[in-house]
Amino acid sequence: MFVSQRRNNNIMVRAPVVDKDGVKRGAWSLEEDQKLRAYIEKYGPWKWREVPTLAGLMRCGKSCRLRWLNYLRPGLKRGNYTNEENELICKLHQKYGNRWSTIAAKLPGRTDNEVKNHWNAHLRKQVKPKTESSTIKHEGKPKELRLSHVYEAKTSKDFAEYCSSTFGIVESSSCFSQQTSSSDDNFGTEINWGMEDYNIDQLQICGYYDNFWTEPYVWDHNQTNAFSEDYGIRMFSPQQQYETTYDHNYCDLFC
DNA sequence: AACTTGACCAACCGCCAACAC
DNA sequence: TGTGTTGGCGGTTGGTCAAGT
Repeated sequence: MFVSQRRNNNIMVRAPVVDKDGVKRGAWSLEEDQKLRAYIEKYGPWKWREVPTLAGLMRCGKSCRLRWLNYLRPGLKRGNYTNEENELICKLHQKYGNRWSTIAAKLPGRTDNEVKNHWNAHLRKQVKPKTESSTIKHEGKPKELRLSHVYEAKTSKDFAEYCSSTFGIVESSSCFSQQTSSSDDNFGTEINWGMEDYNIDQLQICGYYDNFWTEPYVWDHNQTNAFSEDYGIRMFSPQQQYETTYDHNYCDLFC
């Protein structure tokens, strides 16, 4: 499914330079790596601000930290992602968006930077963005709504599949499928979804539902809003009719 | 052979939350 | 409570290589 190999082991980095403050930037030399590694192994990865001075490096602390975390730290894998890793990254990206540190935490030996680079270089182009389906039609409410999806599902499975094909939520969307079995009956009613751009950086999804479920969502103190942490999607009860916040990291699922 | 273009990835930049004082 | 510092994070940049022209 995925083709992902390091083309070579050549170093492609910025040329070392020393800025006006005497701080070195750019590619790390072998000697610098050895100094940093020796220091960390002896004293541990703490007080990054002091590390350059104590380790005898002309680097800023931030640069040392980055070098250690992304390159020198023991246990790191380099390149050659397995199909399992690729599929896991895609799956996690669907779930978490560009939260690379969260994704990398579930991939032993991989750093957030490496996962991010790998996604941008290899995987992003392999995951086709979903487009709006022909079932979209405009709705009267909420009035700000630009688009609204109207769909009648018989079961949660139907609904999950609909969401997968329409919104690109492939993982059968725990937002919907984790409901209690008894709540499946609710899917006989109409579910409306809308999408709206509030500004360039923020996409919002609007949803309302005339027989709103109670689990597994966390209700607010008025029991009018329900929150799904998995997707950063907040859904509102029919009394409030619409409005939901949306993690902007998921924009690329929808745009 | 020379040049251009795109892919790749290490490293940097800027923002922000947590923490210390 | 306000301010400064630090570490963490995600986005972006810049340099090199390989392939194409």
